Amino acid sequence: MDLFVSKYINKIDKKGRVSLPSSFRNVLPKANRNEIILYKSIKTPSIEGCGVGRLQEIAKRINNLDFFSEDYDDFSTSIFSEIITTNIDKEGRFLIPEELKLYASIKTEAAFFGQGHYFQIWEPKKGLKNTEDSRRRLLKEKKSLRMMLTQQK
Amino acid sequence: MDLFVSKYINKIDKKGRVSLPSSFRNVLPKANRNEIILYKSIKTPSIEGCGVGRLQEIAKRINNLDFFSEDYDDFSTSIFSEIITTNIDKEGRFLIPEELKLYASIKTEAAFFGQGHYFQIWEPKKGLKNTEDSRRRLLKEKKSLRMMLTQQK
DNA sequence: CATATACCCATTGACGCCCATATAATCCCA
DNA sequence: TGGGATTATATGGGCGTCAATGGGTATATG
Repeated sequence: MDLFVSKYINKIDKKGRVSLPSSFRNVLPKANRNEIILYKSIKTPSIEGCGVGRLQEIAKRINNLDFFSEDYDDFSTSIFSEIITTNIDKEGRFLIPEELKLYASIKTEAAFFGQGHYFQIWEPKKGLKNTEDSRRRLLKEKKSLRMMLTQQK
Repeated sequence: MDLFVSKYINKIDKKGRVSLPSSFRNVLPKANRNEIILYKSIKTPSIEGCGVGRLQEIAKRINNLDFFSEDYDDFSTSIFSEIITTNIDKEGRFLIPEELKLYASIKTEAAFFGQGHYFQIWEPKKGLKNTEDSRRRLLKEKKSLRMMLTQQK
């Protein structure tokens, strides 16, 4: 499996270390299995993460923008300076930078949610609530979608 | 990782020395790991820096501008004539020239912002505000930033 | 000779590496 | 197929190493 799936709740120890779920570690390419990137989620109070390979793609994409344009600087600043690389130790653990923990209100436990090509890290309660909310939104939309489809003009 | 990412705030000591963040040092080619170039950012009150190898890339970018445009001369002059090379000592520290410190209002602390193939040095408060402003500008076109981060291939 | 810069050494705290344990998952063979 | 044995995962803690920082001294450069 080469996708981040399922959810896990792991403890953060005194040193601030937390285990990246084993199944997530296996998604990382064997070459760079000991490093991940983390950044603030744009839409939610959570942290998003993935392997460093994605960083190369992002760099390439930004590099293709007009070097002297304002967008170039904005993207470059918002993405590169906000991304944090962190190392995974021999036991599969890593450190969540203080700034990111604050952003996500994470203290003693971290909830990992697979999102396919990336994953999210939440404060457990917030994460579970977010899952419920998402599901509720989906059901609501589905319902209205069905109405739209069956409704007679 | 061969890109400048993340941000760091380091102190400038009495002698004017400041540590180049360790992760930035590792981006520099092993051959010229003890030398960087610095120049005034064109669009912001900050200093930009990178390894000496990047000079070639900058030259190429400028060459791609219309040779007869005003921009060509302006960029060419403002960048090349202002470039300063600086040595990094055994402990990974270097001196920021007085003129550049003035330009960026840097006094006792320097904030390093990764920008991919180069980095910026800011007076901490100004730098953080700049990051916020950049993000705010981009969020108006919310989709683009999100796409940049999560898009596949 | 005076100032600036490079080199050397020291300190502190953070982080990586190593070892250890408990629980859970898997295996393997009778 | 049952049940002990092996392996893997999550977690805890000791300790050495490295990064950031401070300061003394030699050296250079005008």
